[in-house]
Amino acid sequence: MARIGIREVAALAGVSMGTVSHYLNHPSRVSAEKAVRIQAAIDKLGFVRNNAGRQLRLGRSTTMAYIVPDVSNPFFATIAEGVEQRASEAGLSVFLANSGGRRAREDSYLELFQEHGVLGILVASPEPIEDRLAAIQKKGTPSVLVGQLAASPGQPSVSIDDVSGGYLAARHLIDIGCRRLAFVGGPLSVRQVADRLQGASRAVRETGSATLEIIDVEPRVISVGHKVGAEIAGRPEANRPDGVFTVNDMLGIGLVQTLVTSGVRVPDEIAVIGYDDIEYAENSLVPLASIRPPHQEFGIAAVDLLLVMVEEKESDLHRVFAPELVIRRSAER
Amino acid sequence: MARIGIREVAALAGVSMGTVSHYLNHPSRVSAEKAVRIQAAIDKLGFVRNNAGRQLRLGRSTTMAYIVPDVSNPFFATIAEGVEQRASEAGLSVFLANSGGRRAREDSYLELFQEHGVLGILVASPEPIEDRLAAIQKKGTPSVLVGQLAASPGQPSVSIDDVSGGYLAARHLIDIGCRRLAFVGGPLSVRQVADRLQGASRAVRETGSATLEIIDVEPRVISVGHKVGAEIAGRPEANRPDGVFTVNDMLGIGLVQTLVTSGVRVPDEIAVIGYDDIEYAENSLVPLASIRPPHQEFGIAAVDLLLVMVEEKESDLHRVFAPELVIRRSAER
DNA sequence: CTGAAAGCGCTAACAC
DNA sequence: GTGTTAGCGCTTTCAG
Repeated sequence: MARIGIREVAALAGVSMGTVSHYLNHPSRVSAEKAVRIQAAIDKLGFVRNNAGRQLRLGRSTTMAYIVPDVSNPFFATIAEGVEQRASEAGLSVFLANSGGRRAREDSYLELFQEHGVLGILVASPEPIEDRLAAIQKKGTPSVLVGQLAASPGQPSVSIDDVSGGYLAARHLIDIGCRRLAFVGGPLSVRQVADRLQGASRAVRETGSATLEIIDVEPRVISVGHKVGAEIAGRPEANRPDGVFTVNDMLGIGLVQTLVTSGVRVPDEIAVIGYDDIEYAENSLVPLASIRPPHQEFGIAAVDLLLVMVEEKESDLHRVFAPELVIRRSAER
Repeated sequence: MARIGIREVAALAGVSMGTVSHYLNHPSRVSAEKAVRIQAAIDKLGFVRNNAGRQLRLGRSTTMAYIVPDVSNPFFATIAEGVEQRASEAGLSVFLANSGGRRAREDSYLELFQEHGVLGILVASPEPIEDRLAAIQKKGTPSVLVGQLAASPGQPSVSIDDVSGGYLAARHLIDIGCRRLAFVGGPLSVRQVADRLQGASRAVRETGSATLEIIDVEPRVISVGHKVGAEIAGRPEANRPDGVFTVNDMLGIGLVQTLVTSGVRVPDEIAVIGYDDIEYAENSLVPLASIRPPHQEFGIAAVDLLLVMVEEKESDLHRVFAPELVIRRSAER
């Protein structure tokens, strides 16, 4: 099949290439009669505008990229919703890329998107990445770091105040009467984990009469929650915590399952609260209380920040969101 | 910042544009000495190759697209793994797009990717889409339908044999001694649901002595599983099924949770088997037996089919995969 | 309102 | 091994 271009359309419609282009980009400037003829030719020939030519000529693109470590993680997926919504409002398209958390793949996508001349890149990464983003920035492609507060000057970011999230969780446990708290999750070398613990710790300190036990486990998955649950259920009652804050919902879900099936009453004997408010939290055996980050707004803010950068060339904005406490049966008394 | 092009690099390295291009595309044909000078210039200037120019000149792209209804669905996400792996082996990049199952978004991505001149498009969609793919095909962009067997001639697809999956599930329940089976899930207008039921039905028919009750519910989420569980647990024992096949794992997880907390023993009184083998199945209260589609190979096959189409222009290949039975405690006796 | 023509950045064919 | 050059398809002045 011969590739159909604007030239062929023009020929069939009996107008010049310029007029076809006008019709495509400024329809109002073309007479109704020719517009009809042009559209007919487009349909007849199955013309599709060639973006390479267009972009080459224009020198800019209306596409942005969002690189995530794991698309199937509901956390990133829900942010993506916000990103796409806001982008589409701004007349932009979003290319998603899945880095699998692997640095090499991350780099290759970063390179790819630069070559494609995207307007900008949103990046969520478990890897240290700010150096690379700075380099890319210098070459003309702006980026926004998603999910962690950027440290380098000139690097915008949207993030969540995990200290405050940890505080909220522990504070709530204390408010409903818990005094022997436990924090489940690790490793503390992960910033988010450390921050959540720090917040929880502050709430405990404020209270004075409460204690905080740290159960440092990883990875943060359901099956580890099961193990921790079995361990706690196996203790003499006096040694058990009466309120547990798990650093994410997976751990919380596993923990609650094992506690309940071991005959420990949740929340009466042990109250549990998770973090992230994933879909399964709401639907677990005992609906799991959790800390909810504002996913959608998060994505929206990321796009907005990117647009600001594009307009103003330089910027160093950070948006830090406050998470929200979601009370459910696992932490109600 | 003045845009850096191949021209600037050439000037700084003291060679011609052609040599720089050669260095970029056929490094072996450039003398070592100049190669060094060119690379130095590239680094110094922060040169990034402009894909628009390249693609315009070459007339082809090394990018493909994968459009899914919901990236966060582990089913599609795992397929994406396979897609990316195979694509990268073939020297291709993958752009992911999230249609949200909305037809308008689907169309706009379809259009976008055509304009970008991608090599081809992989599409998973809950919507009828073959007509649109045929139109796109005619305009020069091949596609592979992912997740359902294509009906139109000339439209390749990769799909799962859901009839056989349903058969496997019911057959297993019968094999471990169940005789009063129930199928949970709907609506039957969804092809996958209907196929799974059909397979289950065949297994029951083959047996003669078994019965199959249909509990037609939707949506297929955990909370609906809870409801069904409560309903079943509330029946007089004689009226309860002794083996349940849920059309997906979410329903199965919810069902098992409620049965167990209502005092019904799983699998002794009621065995349960789900479908899809999502991560949570393995880690639910009672590990859930399930039917596992071969996600990874699925993605690999999709890319391979696309590559065949690109080479041979026309094709009408279909790959239908057999799912696999994963036995876990919820269906062991 | 329409047409003619220049040129975006790059690659490959060709000449040296 | 290296340089020169002709477009790839499109948009946008600029003239008419």
